[in-house]
Formats: sequence, structure tokens, C-alpha cells
Amino acid sequence: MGRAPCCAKVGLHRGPWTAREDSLLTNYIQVHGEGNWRSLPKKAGLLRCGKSCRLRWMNYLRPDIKRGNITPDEDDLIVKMHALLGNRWSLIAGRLPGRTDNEIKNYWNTHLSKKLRSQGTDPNTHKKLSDPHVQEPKKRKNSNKKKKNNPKPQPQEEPEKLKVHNPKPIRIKPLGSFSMSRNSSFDWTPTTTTTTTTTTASGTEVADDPWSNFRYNEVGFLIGDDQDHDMINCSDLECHSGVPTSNHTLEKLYEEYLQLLKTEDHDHVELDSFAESLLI
DNA sequence: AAATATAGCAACCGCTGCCAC
DNA sequence: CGTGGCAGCGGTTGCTATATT
Repeated sequence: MGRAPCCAKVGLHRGPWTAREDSLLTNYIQVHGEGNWRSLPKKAGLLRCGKSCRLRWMNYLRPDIKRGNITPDEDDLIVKMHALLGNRWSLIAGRLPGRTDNEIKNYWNTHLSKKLRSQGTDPNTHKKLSDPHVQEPKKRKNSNKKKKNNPKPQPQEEPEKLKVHNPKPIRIKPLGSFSMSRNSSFDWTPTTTTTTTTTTASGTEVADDPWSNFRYNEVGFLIGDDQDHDMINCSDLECHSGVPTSNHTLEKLYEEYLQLLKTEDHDHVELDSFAESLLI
């Protein structure tokens, strides 16, 4: 089909990112902000496809990324959100501050689907399997025949794991007067790194209520009534501070969701419609 | 200790939807 | 209204690390 590829493949770097490339990309975005991915690599002095730059930034370099150690609460939330939303990883990720869609997708595929299966639940339908052992995940095709040929050029060191929270902006489908602009970018500057901490490997600060994550992240996702923000970001500081948010429907929504979940054998139709409402 | 299998995750690919013209 | 360009998303692949034989 006549469409040109997103970038010319010739002369562009592919595969793992080097520390220098990471640095170039990070520095550029810190100065100019996100967006214009197509032209970004050229301006930043990177021999990368814009798409690749975007992915690297979104999944690895963003300062608000929280890496590793998915907590049991997050685990539980992912399962519940998946039951509602299916494989809409970006939506699920939007409710887990600091987590990326890619990370959640990987976590689901490697951990949660197996866990559910072992519990006798079909990870796709979230219904009980008649025989938990019937549907084993299919084995991977490649068995790593060729190894060590092309050692991965690892960055000299892991990017610093900043304990910053800028809950991921969520793309919301336009509804009425409220619309999203795809070109919106959050203006992150290093000064924002003073925001509060979140989960760490050694200890979690997640509240006892497993839905606290859900609740506060919802704030960052649905606000928009009284402002013209296209993408809403909400720091932990704001979200944990107890300051009432501008949207009471959030609480309502959350309560409604809780009610639905409380009923053990919840009606799927209701849940589906609730999920629909989340998408709007 | 070496070979092989498996797990985990970063990155790529290609499609879709939105927006501007 | 149709078309093209772009960003974003989800599925898949490829590579490394770790476990097992």
C-alpha cells in the first residue's frame, strides 16, 4: 500500500539503545519537551527512527517511570482492570502511576496469565477453566539457537530510578466539548523531581486499600471539566494530599466500581458497561 | 563445567484512529 | 468528504540472564 514507512530504514540505528543515545534523547526532551517524534531524532542528533525514540522515552527514560517490583496491590489491580478492559494495556497502565503499557503487557504475559491459569482461571475470559491444565500457553518458537554473536551494548549504568510521579497522561476519546490533542506534551523539568516517593523495592508506600492506586490515578485521568487541559498530569503530592479533586464523579465512579466488584458473581453486562464508561 | 531450556523484557512491526488540509 | 501524515497502541520478536540437566 502506498504508504511510506515511518522512517527510512537505511542508516538508522536499531536494537538496544546506548547510554549516549539515551543521554541525547533525554537532554533534548528536557529542553524541548515531547512531541514531534518524527523530526525529533534529527534535531536531537540521533540516528534513530522517531517511533523508536518515542518508545524509548515512554518505556524507559521518562522520569516518572517506576521500574520493577510490581506490588501485590498493583498485581491485583492489573487483573481486575484486565477483566474489565481486556488487552488495553495503555488504559490499564494509565491507572498504575509510573508503569508503562509495555511493562504491564510483559508482566501480564509472563506472570499474571500463568498465575491465573494455575488458579484455574482463563486469563483471556477471566472465567473458570474446566481443566486448568488444558490450555497451556504455547511455547515460543525460537529457542535461541544463536547466542552471544552480538552482545547487547548495555548502557554503562541503569538510568537513575527517579522517584517522581507524573502519572501518565491518558488519551481520552473526544466527548462533546472535551477533546484531546495528540500533540500535547507534558512539560517535565528536572525541578519536578522533588515530588514524593512511591513504591520501592524494599518497601511499599501503597496504602492498605488496594484501590488507593486506582482512586488517585483516576484523578489524573478524568479531570477535565473545568480546564482546557488536553493531558492531565497529577503528581503524587496532589493526589495523596487529600485535597479534594475537581471531579466528584470520580468518587462516584470508583464507588460504583467497588459495588460491582463486591458482588462475587458480578454481572458481566454491568461490568462491561462500566468499562465503557471508563473509556469515554 | 558445559550444554540446553526457559524466563524476562526491551525493542520492533504494522495497524488504527485522529487531525489537518 | 476524501486523503495523507502522524502518534499511539497492541502483538510479536529477539536477545540476555538464569535455571536446569
